[in-house]
Order: sequence, then structure tokens, then C-alpha cells
Amino acid sequence: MVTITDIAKALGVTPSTVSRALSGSPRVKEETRRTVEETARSMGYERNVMASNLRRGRSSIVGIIVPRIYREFFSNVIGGAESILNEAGYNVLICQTHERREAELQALHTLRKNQVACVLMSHAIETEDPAPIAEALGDIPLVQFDRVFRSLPGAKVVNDNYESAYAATRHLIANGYRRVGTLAGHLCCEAFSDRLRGYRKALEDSGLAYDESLVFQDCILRETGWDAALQAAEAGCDALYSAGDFSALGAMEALRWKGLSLPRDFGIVGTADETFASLMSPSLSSLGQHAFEMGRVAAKAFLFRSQATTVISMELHIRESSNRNSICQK
Amino acid sequence: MVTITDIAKALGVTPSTVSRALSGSPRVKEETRRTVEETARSMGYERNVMASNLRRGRSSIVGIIVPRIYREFFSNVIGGAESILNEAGYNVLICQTHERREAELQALHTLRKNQVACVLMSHAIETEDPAPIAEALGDIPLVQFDRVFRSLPGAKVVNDNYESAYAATRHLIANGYRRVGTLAGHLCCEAFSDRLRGYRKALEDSGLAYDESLVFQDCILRETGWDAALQAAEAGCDALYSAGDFSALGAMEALRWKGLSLPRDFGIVGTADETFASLMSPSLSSLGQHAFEMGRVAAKAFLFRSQATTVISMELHIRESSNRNSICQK
DNA sequence: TTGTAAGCGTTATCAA
DNA sequence: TTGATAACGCTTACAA
Repeated sequence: MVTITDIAKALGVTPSTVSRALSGSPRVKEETRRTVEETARSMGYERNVMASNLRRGRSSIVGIIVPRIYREFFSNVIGGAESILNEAGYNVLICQTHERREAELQALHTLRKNQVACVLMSHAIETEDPAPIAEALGDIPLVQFDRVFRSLPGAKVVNDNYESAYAATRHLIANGYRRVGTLAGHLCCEAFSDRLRGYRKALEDSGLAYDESLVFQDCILRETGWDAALQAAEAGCDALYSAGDFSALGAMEALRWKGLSLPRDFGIVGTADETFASLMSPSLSSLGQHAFEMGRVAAKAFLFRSQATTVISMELHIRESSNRNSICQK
Repeated sequence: MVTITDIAKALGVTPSTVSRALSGSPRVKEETRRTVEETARSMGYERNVMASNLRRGRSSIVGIIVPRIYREFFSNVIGGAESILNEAGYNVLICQTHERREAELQALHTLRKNQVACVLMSHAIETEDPAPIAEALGDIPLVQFDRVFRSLPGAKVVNDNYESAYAATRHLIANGYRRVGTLAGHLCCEAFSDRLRGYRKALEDSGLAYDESLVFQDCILRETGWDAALQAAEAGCDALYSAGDFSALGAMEALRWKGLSLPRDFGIVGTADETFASLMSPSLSSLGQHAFEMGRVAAKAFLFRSQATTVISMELHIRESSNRNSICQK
């Protein structure tokens, strides 16, 4: 392995000069810089990042913590962040928490030990108290996305959960559904509680009663979606806004099993627009998140040391599961 | 930050002793080790991995290179590998190549610079020549999975592509389909060429002719699946074994668009068993890969310094898209 | 603009 | 079984 000392010897200068030249310090003659860079290239020099990190106390790795990488939303966020960060000379270290607080702290710990330049994170559902996160981070900058804690400092990138849930619910009502329930996620997450608020506001603005017995909390899985849908149907629901696609999927399966037909007897809108949403039959209406863009924004927030909160709009994809108007026309 | 020097001072020994005690060297008195470990804990010591890596010339990070993390197969492999590696004290650095050779070399480079302990990798489709991979790796151990180059040294974990493609094709034939084509992947990948061989053998063993015009190469995307299916139908095909689920999906859509009904007029079996396969209507028969297990095996191959090739069986999930026999009974 | 020198925290080698 | 010492390769005050 060729080191800066080798280059220095070859050029009759000192390692400090080479170091400065290679790391873009202004305190080097332009000519020297050129010579050094050329020699470095011709000798096949590569900076030893371990040594560099040790000395600087910081690496050029950015850690990304997500609940699960196989959720399309999260893998797309990662892709977006990567596209910006690689460009800027950073590498990305991905950790998944599987929604577990323990694993989340472990991941933060690992990243801290690797002295990452920044952590981009969407916290686990299990995590209710943000304090240990702040503590584990020390002075490492944090950018939160999707699931954020307001009380933690640093940039945040979120969806317009309130507005989009409002729009989705209004869409159901506009299609003639009159008793609209909701499969709400874990309300300790602001992303989910905001969706519930939007849902509620839509009911109120439409002159419909908000009925707590039609709100199914902690419901984001296929299994819990199935159960909730059956209860909802019992309770006289004729539509559901679901804060996730997997619970919407479970709900659709349960309703079909019960012999109900969508969108005729029942309407559903999900959230996340997973690939399967458009492929199912009937296809599932869903709120699409601009995941890739969210990743890009989060990465840029770090690069520009922003502390701002950015809101990204979701997009309502109207498909068969909720579109009774177009069915009637057929 | 507390260092081994601090601990050494506190105990009246030298840093060397502390280092040995903490890294499990046998050349330390049992009693000393205990004292050191206790003091380290009570002082809140954490090993500086940068310094340690610099000195040892090796980190405790394992790099994983995959074409795309959002493919369920790959994210599950990553999950499996993680589960083993975290247990063993390694962290995982994930890179995606987006099937591009350039990005793949870049990733190898990054991992090499971070002096990873090992690289687990499934190569990009674009990559035909394994030589640059070997060169970029230097002396870092390599474990290949799914898409492997035989000519590279090191452990390999693969699916039983030949046998499973054979079984899938036989299944179609057993359901009465008589002109079975195939959506083959990129044949420079052994995983895909093995599937083609299995498909071919199944035809021959069934007394059916192997017809090159029914073999659609480089077909793994939804778009190319659509085109190929239309050509196949023109050519008189009544069934397709597809080496991927996305191309199978495209094919199903094209056939439906053409007015053909599955499984009555046409049979399809895909490969990968993506979530959407079971959700579509008609549901898509597919070869499921034991992705999580594959990741576990790959990780263990590294931990145990194995050089072996492990074959993991795929599993044929028979669903509506190919199951004409059960339909007839209805 | 360049050189000098002192580490960053750890580990390996050798000697005691 | 432990200690002394050097080194891993790089960065950065400070001095020249």
C-alpha cells in the first residue's frame, strides 16, 4: 500500500504537504497540488480511511436506521439518500431495527462507534421515549424522516399525513360511503396520529359523526387488518381509510371472505402504495409516498446542515377498491 | 472518551495488559482479566474501532453487495446474513449496484477502503468478467450467493436452479400444456442458464421438442415480459416458465389484455415468489427461494472460513396461474 | 507556502 | 504473565 509518506519521498516534500494537497487545503501552492495529485494517481495512492478517521475523529459514513429494509417505502428512501450521499463522497451504512427499541439502540451504538458523520433515521414503533436516542447519538447530527420525534433537535422530513389522510377520507365520502372507519397505526407515532386527525377532520367537515368504535388502533399488519375489518363490518362500517397497505390488504381479504364486494359494498383506501396495491384484484387505492425524494431531501438536510422540517406531499392513487362512481357508470 | 490508557493508569498496569485482557488474549492472568473487565465497564469504556482497525488493518464490518435492496429476495438474504453476523460481533454495510458493473466496482472499492472483513455478494447482471472483482477485492475473503462466478475462489451459496426449473416445467406439462416456452434471464448468469437447462431437460424428458424460438432471453422485467408473452402466444405457446416474477407479471398482463384466460388458455410459473405473486388474480405460481436461509448460510461460510458450495432448494408454490387440473374439477 | 513534530488509540513484538 | 516500545497512516498546530 502506498502512503502519503511514499509520495512525499518521491517528490522531495514532507507528508504534511502531501496531506494538505490531497485534502484540498488552501495553504498549498497550486503547482504543488497538481504535482502531488498526479504523482498520487500514478503511484496508485488511496487514502487510508481508518487512519484518516482516527485522526479526524469522524468517518465519511452516514448511518441510516429504518424499521425494515424490505418495505418498499424504506428501501426507496435509502435509495434516494444514497444517490445524494455517494455523490458527495459519503458511504451509507444501513441498519434495520425490526421495529424493536433494543435493536434501535444497538444500531445507534454501532454507528456511534464507527463515528459516522450523521444518522438518518425513522424510529421503531416500539420506541416511545426519544431521550435514549439523543443520548446514544452524543454529538452526531441527526436527520429524522417519516417517523419523527418533534422533541429531538435536527432536520426532519415528513409526509403531509394530516392533509393526505383528510383527502383520502373525503374521497371515500365523495364516493357515497357513509360510515367510514379507520385502521390507525400506533398513535404514539406522530405520522399515524396525524393521519387519524386528518381522517377525523374529514368526517367533521362532511357532517359525519366521529365514532371511536370505528377507530382501530395499532393496526398495520395483514393479520390485524383482517380482524379489524370484520369488527368494522359488524359495526356497520361501509368503508375504511387504512394508515398502511398491509392492513388494508388484510381487510380486503376478510371482506371478500365475508362475501362483501368492493367497491360496491365497501370502500378501502390504503397508505404507502406498495407494488401489490395496483396488482390486486380489485386493485387497492392508496396514498403514495415520494420515498426516493424523501431520502434525497433527508440527505441534503445533512449536507447543508439544515435544521428545517420539510413536508412532502403524498399522492392519492384512486383504484378499484374505492372508486364506486366509475363503477356505476359502467 | 475513556481509553485503555485511562484504565491502565487506574489499575497501575500498562495499556498492553489492558488491551490483551480486553481482546481475550490467553497471555493474561485470569484475575487480571476480571479486574480489567470490571474497571472498563465501570468507567464506561468503549473500544475505539478506528484505532483498532487501523492497527489491525481490518475492520469488523462485513460488506454485502446486491443488485437492489428492494427486491424481497435480496432484502431477505441481507436479513438472514445480518442475524448471524450481528450475533458474531460484525456489522453489515450494504451496497446496491442497480445491476451496473460500474457501481459494483465502486462498491467493492469502498468496502476495500473500509477494510471490511469479508464481502458477501450477488453480482450485477451487467458483469460478465469476474476478473476485476477479484482484483478489487485484493485479499479480502469473498462469499458469493445466488448469482455466482464459478471461477472465483471462495464459498458459494446457490439455489437448485436446474432442478427447480425442471420441476416447474414438468408441473406445467403435467397440467396439460403442450407448447411451453420460457422467459429466460440473462444467460451470462449461471443462475439463469441453469434454469434454462432445467427447462430444456424437462421438455426432453416429456418427449416435447425444445424450440429456440420459444426461449426469450434477457427477460426479467415487467415490460420485457409483456412483449415476450405476446410473441410467445403468436408462436403458439400455451404456457411459460419464467425465470423471474416480474417478467411473469408482465406476461400475465399481456395475455389478459389479449383476452386469454389463465390457467384455462395459458399457464405460467414464475420464480422468486414475490409478495404480489400470491395476491394477484389469478394468483401466480412461483418458485420460492429460501432467501433468509441463504443469507444465514453465506454468513456462516465466512465465519467458518468455508470454501464450499452450498445448494439450497427452491419450493414450487402451485397457484391459480398454472393449476388447470384443479380448475377442471370445479 | 512548507516543514516540524506530536499525537489519534490501539496492538504486536520483543524483552523482562 | 507483564512491561516497554514502536508503529499503523494520517492530520494539524505551530514554527519557519
